[in-house]
Amino acid sequence: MSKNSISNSVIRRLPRYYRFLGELEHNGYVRISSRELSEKMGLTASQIRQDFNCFGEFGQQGYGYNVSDLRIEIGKILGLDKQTPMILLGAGNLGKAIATHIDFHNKGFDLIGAFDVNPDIIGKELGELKVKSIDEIGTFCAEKKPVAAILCVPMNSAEKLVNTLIECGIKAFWNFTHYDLKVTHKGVAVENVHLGDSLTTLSYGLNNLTENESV
Amino acid sequence: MSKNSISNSVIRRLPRYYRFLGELEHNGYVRISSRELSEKMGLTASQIRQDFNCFGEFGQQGYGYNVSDLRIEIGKILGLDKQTPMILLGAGNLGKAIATHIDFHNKGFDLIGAFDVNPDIIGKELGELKVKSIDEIGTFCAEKKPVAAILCVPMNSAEKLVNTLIECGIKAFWNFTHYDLKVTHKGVAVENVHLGDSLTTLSYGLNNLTENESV
DNA sequence: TAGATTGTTAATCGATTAACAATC
DNA sequence: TAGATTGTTAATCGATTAACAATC
Repeated sequence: MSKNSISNSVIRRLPRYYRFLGELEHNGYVRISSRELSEKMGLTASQIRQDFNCFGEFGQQGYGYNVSDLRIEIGKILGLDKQTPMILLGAGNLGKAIATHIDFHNKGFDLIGAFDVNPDIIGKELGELKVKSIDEIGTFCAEKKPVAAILCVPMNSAEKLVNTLIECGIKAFWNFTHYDLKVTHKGVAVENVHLGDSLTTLSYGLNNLTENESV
Repeated sequence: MSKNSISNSVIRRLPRYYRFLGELEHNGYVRISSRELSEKMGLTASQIRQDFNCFGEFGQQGYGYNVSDLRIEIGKILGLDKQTPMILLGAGNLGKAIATHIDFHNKGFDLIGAFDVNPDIIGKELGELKVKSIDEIGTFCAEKKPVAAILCVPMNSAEKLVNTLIECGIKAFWNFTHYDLKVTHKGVAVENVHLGDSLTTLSYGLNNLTENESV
């Protein structure tokens, strides 16, 4: 078991480490020191060493870190060494784009089904999948046992759907709805995306910028 | 001018406050205390009062906060009382979905143009817009003066494009590419979305969950 | 071996929470 | 007025940074 209670701040940095190490490996790096990595990523070397030491001793004094080994270790920590079956709920514009745009296999998931309520969408091709009616969700889950779900449905249908999915055995939600999915149900992982909040934050950044400049 | 140097932690909570206040108003709330809001949002009342007091005194002792007034004030802080002209770069699956899915007007922006390099996409309708060739970006910006840009292009074309756009007067980037857009250029606001990192974080959450349960 | 760089402890910094006087 | 709740200061907590002994 991994060391207990890793702080959220550390966890949020892990995917970025993984991404940078992948690029370094791609560019032929074999080893890297915490100082060099810190300069590339805009962090402190101290923070990087602290972060890694939450999970184990991956480096070697006087040498640094082996890029490939470290990347594999962080991948394991993130659970990227296996693929969890995942389904998409809501195959409209956004759902379709997510399904075709994301490289699921390299993020630890495998998209095995897509569902919608709209008869115009049901039956349409979505990559290698065919969109099913939401009515089939029960039998599908009983048979294929998906563990994760992407929510791209309207806000007002989200809450009820989540309860249904939890009953069907879903344990992880990637939530794109405006509904704030609380982690009330113990034993369920949630990642709220909230694209609207992200754009709103950009608005703040832009406005604060121009204010500062006009001073 | 707003009080100086608001911490990033506070800024990231503002869109969520704005969202919750909108829902409260929609549900007929006229006033709310920091305690009641804290319970609804899963924060402490202390934090809420501290956050608001970064920007001014919006409440009244013994009464609480007027929901509608507070929402308007936070909207102003976020720059949602005006609409900044924005363009989309890359009108593929993801770009198209973002453009049609987001309620730009309520997030402080106005989408006035969409661009792509793909001849199959150029000329296609995208909501009320027609996708233009990226070659037209210079003349378009000179004429329409967009200030913000959505990046939905492949990673390898992102860096060069950003430089072009900055020369064209773009001051805010909503970045969906895998390219880590650094805020090197002073006077430019950046919001990196990184959907891939988000899904990777969910993978961690899911795996840590199952580990804990099996103990 | 000498130089480099980690792993880890201690110091600092910042953010959250608690407390309470001010006041509606 | 009395009760409620803010605005704000002080206390606590957690995360980041600095320092350095261990060691490759």
